[in-house]
Amino acid sequence: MIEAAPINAVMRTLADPTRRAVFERVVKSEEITVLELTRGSDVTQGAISQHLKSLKQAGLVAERRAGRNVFYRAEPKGLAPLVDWMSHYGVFWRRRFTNLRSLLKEIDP
Amino acid sequence: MIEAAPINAVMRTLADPTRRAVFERVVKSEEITVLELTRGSDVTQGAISQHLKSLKQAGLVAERRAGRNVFYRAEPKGLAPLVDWMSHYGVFWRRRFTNLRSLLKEIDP
DNA sequence: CTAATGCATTAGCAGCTACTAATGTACGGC
DNA sequence: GCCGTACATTAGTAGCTGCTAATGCATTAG
Repeated sequence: MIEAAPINAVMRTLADPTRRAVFERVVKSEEITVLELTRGSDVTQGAISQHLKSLKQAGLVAERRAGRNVFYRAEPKGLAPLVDWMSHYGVFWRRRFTNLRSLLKEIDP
Repeated sequence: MIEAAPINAVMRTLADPTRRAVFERVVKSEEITVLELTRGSDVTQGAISQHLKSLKQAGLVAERRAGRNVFYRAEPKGLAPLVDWMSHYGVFWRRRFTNLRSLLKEIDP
């Protein structure tokens, strides 16, 4: 049985469209500040900070403080629970190979 | 840009733990009725039907009516939006290969 | 036929959630 | 020192959501 807690957090965090959009922008940028994220979004800076807090608690982003600025970056391991879940319940993927992770280990050992 | 509608539906549908548990049971069973799903769950049969409706609308399950019984099965293509999304925003995956789908086509052309 | 089963649907509601606006906090420029 | 900036946090709220209980609707059993 797969551990429920991380996949719960990741799924729940990425379910909200605007929060997922924040995550996508963090991913596409190597590092990005809250101000930059706020510009180009239709919600308040406070809302952005709240979403970043959720993303951080879910292990999807990490922060680096530099003076007044806080730079956010994507946490590579954050989506691992999602990959694990898909390797178990991915149906149509599971029929092609039993475990997606083992395949990736072959590619990148 | 990735199409937002399907990934929104899939993410939102799988975000709820009990609904995701229903989906997982459907996946593990080749076909399963609502009554079987209700047994082994801590919610009402009505709630199960509501979750199945959501899953169906998200393209994650399909139904087959047989008399009074309705058998549900997993829809293989249902998780495709999730795979597409991960191939775009999967960070750590994207660094290993630009597109997960193209890799899979090589494995299963 | 009537009764029972399997499932879908509805109304109503408690609980959550994403938002704004305001405030707090800490740092940098002057 | 002071003010402005960057971000976090809070209180309050409107809207959504997942649940139960009840009911509706077919279908089968008797």
